[in-house]
Formats: sequence, C-alpha cells, structure tokens
Amino acid sequence: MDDPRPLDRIFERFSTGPSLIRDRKVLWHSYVPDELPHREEQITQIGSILATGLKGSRPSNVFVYGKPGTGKTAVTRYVLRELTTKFGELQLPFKSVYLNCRNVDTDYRVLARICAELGQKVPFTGLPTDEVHSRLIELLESQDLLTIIVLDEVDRLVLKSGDDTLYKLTRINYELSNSRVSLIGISNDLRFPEYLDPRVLSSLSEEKVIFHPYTALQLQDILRRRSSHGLKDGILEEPGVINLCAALAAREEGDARRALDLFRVSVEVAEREGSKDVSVDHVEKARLSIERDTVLEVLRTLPLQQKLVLYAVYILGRYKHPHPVTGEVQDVYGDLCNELGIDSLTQRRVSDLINDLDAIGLVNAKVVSKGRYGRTKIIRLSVSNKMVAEVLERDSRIKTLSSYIPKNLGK
DNA sequence: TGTCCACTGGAACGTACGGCTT
DNA sequence: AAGCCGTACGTTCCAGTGGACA
Repeated sequence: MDDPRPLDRIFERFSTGPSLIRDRKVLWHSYVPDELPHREEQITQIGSILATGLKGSRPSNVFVYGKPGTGKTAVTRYVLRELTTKFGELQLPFKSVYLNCRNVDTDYRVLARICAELGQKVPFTGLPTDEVHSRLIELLESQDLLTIIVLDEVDRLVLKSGDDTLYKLTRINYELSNSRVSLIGISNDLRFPEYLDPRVLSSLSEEKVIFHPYTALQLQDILRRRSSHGLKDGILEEPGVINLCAALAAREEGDARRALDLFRVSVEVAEREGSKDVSVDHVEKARLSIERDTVLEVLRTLPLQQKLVLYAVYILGRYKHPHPVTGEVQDVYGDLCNELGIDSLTQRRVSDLINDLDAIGLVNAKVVSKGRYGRTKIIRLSVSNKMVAEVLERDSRIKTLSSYIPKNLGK
C-alpha cells in the first residue's frame, strides 16, 4: 500500500523470477501435439477413410461423435494436418476448411465462411443465401480439388437453423463435376442423430467414428506427456498434481480439455505465487479460480435486461423466499425497470430470458404444476447470492437499485 | 371426474440495422 | 436511391398443460 510502485515488484518477479514453464503453448488444450495418445484407433479410422482422397476418389462423409473433451477436434485436426502434408508432398490439390458451428450458426454464415476460407470474401450480410450457395459452387468448380469441410459442434447449427444447409452440403457433389467435397460433422450431443432428418443423417454418416471418454489413467498419461514437453524438469509434486488433475477431470466424464486447463492454471497459480514448484494446493486454488472466473465473466457480460431479470430473482431470494416463480420475478423485474425508467419486456420474453439464464447455468428453472394454482416455473439461483450481488451491483445502473425492497412482503 | 389456474412455449410477425445489387 | 436480404431482438396471439381442488 505504501509502496509507490507496486506493479514494479510484480513485473520484476515475472521477468526475472524462476519460470516453471519451458513451452507455454504446449499446455493449452487447443495445441495439437505430434502424437495423440490413446486415440490411435480413431486416428487410424479417420485417416483411412480420408486417405481414399489420395487416390483421386471422394472420401466418405464422416460423422464423429462423443462427449466434450474426448479428443474429437484434436484428432480431426491432427489427421487433416497430416493429410495436408501428404497431399502437398504428392502435389495433389487439397484444401480443408474447419469451422465451429458454435460461432458460425446460421445457413448464411456457414456458406459465407466456407467461401472465405476458400479465398473468396463474402459480405457478412446483404446477399440472399441462395446467392452465396451459387458462389460457393462456382468457386469449387473453378478449382479442381478435394475439399474437406469440418463442421465442429454441428448439432448447434441444426438446433438453431435446421438441417437445410447440412442437407445442401451433403448434396453438393451432385452439382460439381470438377471438384469433390467431403464433410466431417462433429457432435458433442450423442442424441443428435435422433433429431436429424434421416436423409441428412444417412449421407452425413456414411462412416461413423465414436470417441469414448478418457479414463483417469489415460488422462494422467496425457498430462505427463504434456508436462514433459511444456514444463521444466522436477517442478511437479509427483504424482499428486497430475493424479489430482486427472481425477477431477475424470469425474467430469473424462474431459481432457478440463484436465489440461486445470493443469495449466495450476502451474500459472504456482508461478504467480513465485513458488519453485507446483503442488496439490495449487491445483485446488486453480480449480476454485477457474470456477469463479467462469461465473464472474458470464455475469459481467450479460445484457441489461437479463441482468435485471437475474437481479429480480436475487432480490426475491433475499427478501421473500429462495425459489420464486415466473409471475413473481416478472413483477419485481417490472418494478426494477420502473425505477430505472426503462421499458420492461413482456412476460413471454422474460420467460425466454429465464430459460437462457437456465441454459448458461446461472439459475435453475423447473416447470412445475401447482394444480389449481396453475403451471409455472420455479426458479432458483445456481450461483451464490453474494457473487450475483457483487458483480451485478458493479453495473452503475443496477447499483442505484440496491436499496429496492419488493412490495407485498411475506405473502 | 371435470374444471380451471398461471403460466409455457410455438409460430407469425414487426422493427431496426448494416449491407448488398441494380 | 430503391428494393431486397440476413440477423437480432422483441411483441402478439393462442393452443396446450399438469394437477389441486370442488
């Protein structure tokens, strides 16, 4: 506090203190290493399906599915990377396009993005979707090549925009005479095939590859390999750190992404503390910090209306009871809007906002029937009251509401 | 056993906006 | 400039619903 230049000491420690890390990028889950342990079978499967492209034919479309963090994306990218090298060596024309349908989630965007990846910029709005489709066909026809299009989290696209684009993409080869296109659809949702049109499903899943969750032992092995590349020798409390990261992630359905994140953050926590090694205490701190950061970030970036709905749930919990129903939330939310002098949304819209809050895990909303007293949703906060108040009240508009007390207390 | 509540949630539609083609 | 397009965000309308209660 009395130190006039507190940051100096921090910068000093980071620039000259002992670094625990040899190669930071290796610790990120998005890094695709030279070998993917425990996924040899899937690599071989996908590799041999796609390799038919080397002989000039069109590889079958592949449908890849498994739970999050089971290596689907990493394996697919790995195989494509190797395949690109092979095509390059043989001087055969080949391109791969990877897109994640979490961000690219409408028909238009998917087509526009594929065009962009193939070298033709398409405006992000303004054109009819059919026009973008025609441009894509033209673009593919103008270059005699094999294109592999990876649609990661394809279930998101179908959920939001239907399976029209997927249908058209699976049929695209009928419109092409020069070029060939193969699709790889990746889904986290194991029930995805159930809500897909059977025609689309059968052409998308000419081949299927399933990824099972990693076991704790496999996760340990993965972490050990990464740490030997990414960390300096002898800085881990063995075997505690790796075993704990693996065990925690295995509990979360064998999610390697979580294991790697937890491991990386543990090292970063140790580094921040200026520690010479990484201990299980650092893992525990990392776990809490990841959980907290995720929630804080989500809370902080909510739009105002959603913050107000959530704040209404918080206020009801604080002054009335911890599990209010839609009507009560709507009333308090309406009051809060009045206080702020802004228009309130309709109940229909608020009901959707509550569902959205439920989907991102900030509240738990359960539809219940109260018999003669109607059907409604019971809503409870899924995160601590303290955290909600703390973050939301940082918003200057909501801060002015902190003295608000709901009417008709104790109904 | 039928009624009726307090909603839910699907569908259609409206508005605003950025951006295209002609 | 006019007309059209995709997208985001919202409203309006309304059929449907689970189950307590008379």
